[in-house]
Amino acid sequence: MNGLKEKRLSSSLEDYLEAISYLEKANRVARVKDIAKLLKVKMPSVTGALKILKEKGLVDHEKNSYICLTDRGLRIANAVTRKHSILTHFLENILHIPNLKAQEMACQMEHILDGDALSRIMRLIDTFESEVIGKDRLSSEDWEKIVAGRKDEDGLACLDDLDIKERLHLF
Amino acid sequence: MNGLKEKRLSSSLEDYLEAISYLEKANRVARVKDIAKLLKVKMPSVTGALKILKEKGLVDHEKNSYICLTDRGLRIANAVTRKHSILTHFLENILHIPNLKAQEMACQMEHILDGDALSRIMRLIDTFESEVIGKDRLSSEDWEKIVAGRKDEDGLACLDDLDIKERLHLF
DNA sequence: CCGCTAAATTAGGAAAACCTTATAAAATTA
DNA sequence: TAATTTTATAAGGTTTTCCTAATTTAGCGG
Repeated sequence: MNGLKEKRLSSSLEDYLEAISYLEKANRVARVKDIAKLLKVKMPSVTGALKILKEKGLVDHEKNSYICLTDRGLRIANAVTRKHSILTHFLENILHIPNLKAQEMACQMEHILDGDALSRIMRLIDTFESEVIGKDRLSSEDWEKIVAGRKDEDGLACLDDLDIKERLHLF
Repeated sequence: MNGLKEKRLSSSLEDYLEAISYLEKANRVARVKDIAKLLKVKMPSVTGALKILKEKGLVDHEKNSYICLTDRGLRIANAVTRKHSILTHFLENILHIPNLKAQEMACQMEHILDGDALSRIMRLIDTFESEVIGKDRLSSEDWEKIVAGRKDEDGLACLDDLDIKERLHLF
């Protein structure tokens, strides 16, 4: 009845846990104001979220005092952070998407992909890095050009989007 | 003032466009009831969404009549469908995530990643497929085992999650 | 042509996740 | 210690997206 054994946490609640965990590590303590600034939300929104997280047994929070993650809260926060890191690495260092956009996308994707999917992405990163780039096959620079979709000297697209339909059996 | 030049469509409105486009192709026409069944919502939700999409100039819809995408609506629907297809291919055929889960994840990710990111993923797929699997480097079967994280004969994890922290400079 | 069924709509409302405004409590400083 | 500033909470409102229940419309069989 109390939200203790709710299955899935909403994206925004996961974000709050992640932010608290980050602030605890960075600042020693997490305060409402800092969480609000980090998540670009107003303080009353933080207060509301903390109430729910407390009901679910994920944070300890006495009124007007510092905010602590419980063990369960920390475990969830770490899982989300792990996802975030792997996704950021994938988007920035493999797909070469610029940092800001990569961060935004990672922030959202981390709530969608489960632990297994992230492990798989990590193994893809590993394999791709060891088998494709930085070896004799393809230099980092070549890969960066390819993934960015730069045209070759003739102005012809190397691998363009125009032929997705056939390649992926679309429509 | 009228929603005509709103920048970003919400996820759910994109889903409605995608569903209408799909039904037009599959059934010749899209009806409220079928959209509702496809998206697993009730009919009044569809009616409400159609009103908004009509205001935005993305569908044509006379009361109690068939639903048509406008040119702009179709263009958006096609873009979303393209994202969906590429993501599904990536999740299923590269990461080897089982179909159902892959579909679910693709449905959500398609609203997060922009066209550029998807093009980059497509180029990654191409490069990975041509440089890594199906060539002399790694057989499809080997890759499938690796990405699934199966342990080797000694019971040792090949590429485990335990060392993410160092590898991605976490925490 | 008339009533019946299926499809669509309207009306009203609930939950999530924010917001603004205003108040209360704590900490700092004069 | 009193006054001021900072921090947190409470109360009430907005938006999005869905719901249920009730009503209206359209097409069909007798």
